[in-house]
Formats: sequence, structure tokens, C-alpha cells
Amino acid sequence: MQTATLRAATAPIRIVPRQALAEAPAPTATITTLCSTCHLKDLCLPCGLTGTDVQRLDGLKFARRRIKEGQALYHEGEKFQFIYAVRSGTFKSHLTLKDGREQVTGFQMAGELLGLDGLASGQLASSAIALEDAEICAIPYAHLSELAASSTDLQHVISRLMSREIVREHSLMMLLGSMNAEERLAAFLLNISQRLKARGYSASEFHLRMSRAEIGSYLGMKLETVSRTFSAFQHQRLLDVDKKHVRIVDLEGLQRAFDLRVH
Amino acid sequence: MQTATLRAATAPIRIVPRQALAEAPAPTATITTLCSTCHLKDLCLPCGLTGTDVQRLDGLKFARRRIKEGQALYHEGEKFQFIYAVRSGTFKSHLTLKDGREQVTGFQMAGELLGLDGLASGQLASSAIALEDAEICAIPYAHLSELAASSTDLQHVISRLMSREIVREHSLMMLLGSMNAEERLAAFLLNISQRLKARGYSASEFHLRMSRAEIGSYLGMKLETVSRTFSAFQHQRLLDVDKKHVRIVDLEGLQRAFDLRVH
DNA sequence: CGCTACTTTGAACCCCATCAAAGCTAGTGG
DNA sequence: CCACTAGCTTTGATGGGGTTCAAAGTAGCG
Repeated sequence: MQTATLRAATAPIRIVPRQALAEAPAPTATITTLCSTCHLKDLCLPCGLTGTDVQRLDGLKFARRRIKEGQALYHEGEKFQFIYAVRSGTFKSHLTLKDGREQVTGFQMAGELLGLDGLASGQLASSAIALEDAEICAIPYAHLSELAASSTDLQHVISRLMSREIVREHSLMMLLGSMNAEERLAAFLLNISQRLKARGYSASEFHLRMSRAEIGSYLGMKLETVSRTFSAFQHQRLLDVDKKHVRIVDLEGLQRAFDLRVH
Repeated sequence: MQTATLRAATAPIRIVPRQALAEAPAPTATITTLCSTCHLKDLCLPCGLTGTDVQRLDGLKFARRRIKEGQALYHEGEKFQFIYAVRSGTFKSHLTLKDGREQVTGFQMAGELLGLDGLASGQLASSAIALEDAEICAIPYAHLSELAASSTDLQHVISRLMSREIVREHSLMMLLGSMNAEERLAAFLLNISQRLKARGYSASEFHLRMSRAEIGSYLGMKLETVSRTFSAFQHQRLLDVDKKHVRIVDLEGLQRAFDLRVH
């Protein structure tokens, strides 16, 4: 039964060394995609909109695009033109530091948006890399804002999504500013768990798509510390961990590990 | 001459123990405030708008409000109704953790906006406290979005301001995730310096309105470490520090302390 | 089967937190 | 006017959590 839920939670695993992948030209499908019939409509852009407004979104006729594991959806500094919605797969977004190291600023899964940080200056402030083969909708921002002119509800939705991103980053700041390694990893795992659950996957058993180093970058700790903290949780019988496969054994215990701090 | 620039940079200092201040009802002035004639219009909401759109903003007829040092502009959990623009003074915004400690998420000065995080859920996600006597414009969000319905440019401005907040938090995440104490404080001081400069104050000499503990909370370090790092900078002849009064002696040296890392 | 990328674990070190105490300043009240 | 208090800052001493360095283990792939 657990294997069944696991099956549901995780697509077949293909390990591809990320460096080895050539950055092939991204094939842009000409299939027009309709929000009104999308299975993600309650998580994604149309979330909270009424039927008529969702149908208005259908007018956008934006393209889908497949991104292979390891490929970039966009790079820091590129011109901002699209808001991207993840249809399937997982992304990381990250900034590059002057010395070449990277700071991961978030992981995005189905129904979540990418590229919102580009609005501020017209240039994308971060890069987005697919952590597994993925598919996205590329929504031309110009069209979207034209559409928003005719619907205050749609304006609100866009604003609300941006605000949600601000709130998300708030909590990450809290994490980075005031939590120890165990609290950080517990918070991370509970967050992943919740988001998978909201997408119909198992909340207790899943495959992490990101490496220890990427988790560490996101959580402000070194990959060795991430690994050690996973081991510690396993010894405390909170988790079963096998590389990227995680099973939450004691959800409440995990919540205690981090609930102590958070409001 | 340095004292002259200092004079310009800092209002007269009134030290009031923050705890001692009663939270008196906030007097709401009925003076209508016009964006088109505001001296902050190039930093604040109207930034980037053309004359006709700015005049449209005048239609908002929002109220000003004075906030005394130590008083709250709003509290976490309150209903979201307004976007606040700082006219004068400095604010901190912060989250409260379950155990009572607080995490400072930002400091806001003249022309900067507060309350954007409330859009996501309709409840304000943080609290805002005046660090000195201050004045704000309270812009009813409902009116603002009505107005935005008639101008795509105005919509863009709102979105851009929110996006800017996302980008700001990105860089803070980078700071919290990958910098040591000296880099953090250098980044903080350079940021304050830039923002004061943009407001016509001295970039090299200023009064910090926040305590060591508040700086520490913002930067993810303890107040003692903040104090020690200030002392270290003074010994390295990068700064002259006397409590909250800071003079940047070696700007380039300070930039080197943190430029090493940041793109 | 060897290569590469990633993970795990150990050992030593160091930066920062913690604990403690003293100094400074403004405001209060005798 | 000055002792006293409260709040904030500075500095010292100590210890610990996490980093760093190092090495071995694992898995998938050519």
C-alpha cells in the first residue's frame, strides 16, 4: 500500500548527470492550452476566479513548452516577457553569486508560478532549472495584463499570487534567520509534504527531486549538514530515508521539531 | 562640513523608551493628500507613471496618519485594507514567532510601501512598528484597484512594486543563506546608505534608527555579534561608529567586504 | 568494469551563540 | 543637583553547532 502511494507520488526515476546535458533548443508546442479545462486550475493562475473569468483566461492561447532535466527555463538577466506556470515536473530557482556559487531561492512544482521576480526591472532576477523532465505554460505577460484591464478579479488574482510569493519568502527568512539545522530540514520536509498532498500525492512518502547540495543552499546549510540531519531524523525514528526517497514515519514528531518556533 | 551633512541626514533625536509608550488611538487627519504634488512622487507609488496617471492617483483622496515612535501601524493578523506609503520616519516590519521572539523582515523609509504582504490572504502577515515619529499615507486598496481598472500603466506599477519586494527578499535570502557576519553587516550598511542617498541624505554619515537587536534579527545574528562586528569595522578603519551614529570612512573597503560574494 | 556524480560519515576546527558583567545615556525622583 | 533606574551597548570568556577537510561508500551509465 505504501508502495502504491509512492508510485502515485513519483514519476519513474531517470538519473541524468545534470552537467552532461546539452542545452538543446527548447521545442515550443503550438498546442493552445486552456485554463478552463486544466486539471491544475485550482492551484494555478485561475485559482479563485469564477467561471467567466477563467474562460477569459482561455483567450490567452499561450504555448506549452517541455524542459528536459537539467535544462534552464530561463536565466538570470534575461528579458522578462512571460510568467511561467509549471504543468508537470519540478524546478529550482536560484541566484548566482559573484564567486560562482549559487543560492537556491525556491523549488516550484505543478501549478506554481515562475518568473514573477522579473516584473520589477524587466529583467529576470533569478534562473530556473528543471530538476526533472517538465512541462510549463508560457503566459505572455503583456497579454495577461491586457486581459486584466477588463477584469478587476483577474487583477486581484495576479496581485494575490505575487503577495503569496512575498509571504512565502517571509517564512523562509524566518527560517534562515532563526532556526537551527533540524528545524530547517523539518520545516522543509513538512512544506514539501503539504504541497505534494495538495496535488493529490502522498504526504508521507515521496522522492526529493533536488540534491543535498541544493537543499542545503535553499536552507542556508552545507550539504554535509543536510545529510547528517537526515541521518539524525532517521535515528530519531522520524523518517525513513534512502537517498532521495523519504518516508515520514512520525509526522507529529517532525512537526514538534519545528512547530516549537513557528507561529 | 561632515556635521552639516549629518544634520541634513538626521532629524533631531528624541529617545523614548519604546516599552513606555502607550498605544494611543491613531489620529487620522482628514487632509487629502495629492500624489502629484508630493515631494516623494519619484520614489513612491507614482514612480514611473506619466502625468495623467499621477493625476488619476490624486483621485484616491487617501488620509495621512501620524504614528509615534514605538507605536504600531498595523499588527500581524489584522484585516488587509490599506497599502501604506511612508511619508517620513522609519518603520520595521516583523513576524512574531510562537515562542514570542520576533523576526524583523525589513526596515522601511520615506517613499517605501508597507502592507503588501496582506493581499495574499486578506490578513496582514507581519506587523509594522514606527522606529521614530512617522507619517504615512493610508491608501485604500479597494480604491486603488478600482483606479487600476482604468489604467494598465497603474496596474503595472502596482505589480512592479510587489515584484520589487520579491527581489528585495531574494537578496536578503542570499544574505541569510550564504554570508558571514561581516558580509551581512556590510551589505546592510551599504543598503541603508544607498537608500538614504536616494532620498537626498548623506550616503556616508547617518543615524541608525534601529537597535542592535533589531539589526541582528534582520540579519540573522545575535545583538552581541552585531556589536562586535561594528567594533571590528571600526578597528579596520572602515567605519566610525558611536552607538547609532555611523560614518562610513572607507566605502570601497566596505564594498569589498561584501562585494566578494554578491553579483 | 571503471567512471562520475552524489551521499554518508568521521575528525578537527572555527565562527558565532551564550552567559556574564560592566559601561553608557537619558530620564526620574528625592 | 545627584543618586538611581531602565534600556541599550560593549566587551570578555566559554562552549557548541555547523563548517571544513578528508575519505569511503553507493548507484547508474557508457
